[in-house]
Amino acid sequence: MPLPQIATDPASGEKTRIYSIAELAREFAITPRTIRFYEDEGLISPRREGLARLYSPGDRTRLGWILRGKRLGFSLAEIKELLDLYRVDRTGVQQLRELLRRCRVHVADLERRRADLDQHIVEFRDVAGQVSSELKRRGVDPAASD
Amino acid sequence: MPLPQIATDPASGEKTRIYSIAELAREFAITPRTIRFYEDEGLISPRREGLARLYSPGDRTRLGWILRGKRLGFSLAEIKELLDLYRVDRTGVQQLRELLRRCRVHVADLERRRADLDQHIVEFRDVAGQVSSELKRRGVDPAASD
DNA sequence: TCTACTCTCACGAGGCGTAAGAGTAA
DNA sequence: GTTACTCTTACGCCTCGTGAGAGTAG
Repeated sequence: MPLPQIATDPASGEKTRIYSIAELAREFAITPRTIRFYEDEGLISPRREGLARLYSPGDRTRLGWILRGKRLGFSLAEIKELLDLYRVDRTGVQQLRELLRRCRVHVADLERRRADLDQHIVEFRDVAGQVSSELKRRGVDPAASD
Repeated sequence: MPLPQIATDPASGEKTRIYSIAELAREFAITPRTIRFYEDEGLISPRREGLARLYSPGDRTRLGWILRGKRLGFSLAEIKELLDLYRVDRTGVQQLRELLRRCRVHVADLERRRADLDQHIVEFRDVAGQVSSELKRRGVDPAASD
């Protein structure tokens, strides 16, 4: 074990689970290189102990969030912007309004995507349905996995 | 008008709406270069008249489909594969089974994406809701567009 | 020494942008 | 002859990574 998996937070003094880069890479099925790349791009910034990166549960969640964003087709730059929405300054009314505006824009975008996606699903279910009927018509069981 | 917008199909003899590359580019808000690029990649293959590309309504639909695939985050190679599912050989039982299998795999993938997307939407609606409440608490109308 | 990490180049594929240079139809 | 298209060829750029090689901490 190159790293202890439990560490004491220097700030709060509480015990916290920590993760090594290799551990997160395994869990999310990506390479450590990729995680470092995201760090270079400013998407995640783990604590350091010397050179070693120490990831908190929050970092782990954040990484999962990044990967989900990727699956949804967002660029790393977009993902960075979206993540920043969570920790932008919320003290002033102007900031709050701007944040609200950006959230609404994003939600509208997501809903458009969902409409696209639903349409897409309908079409492929339809193809599958047609093929399935055709197989039945020919006396073949479409449920057969092979 | 550089191209007639109605032409007679040499095969069926029926009149068909045809589109120039610039026309489609405008409609879909992309560049002609992009459309040619898709052609190079084998995603679309318009009729030719000499060198000029003539797009049929079917080509237009296909292009829209490609762009929707892109919005959903599929690579051009994936989109090509998916488009091919529509016109793959359906004569043999083996082909039908393979087609059905691929459709099911794809639909499962799409449903996973939709779960991701729904989760994403919930989160951003939540942020928007919190910000909205905070604005109300401060006596500001969150519905205000500015 | 071995392992697991670190770093910095550098290269590669995907997806176009863009400019060059030339042709054509109204 | 100018405008508004069209075409091909080809280099370039940004994104998102993947190696390679070399150094370092335990």
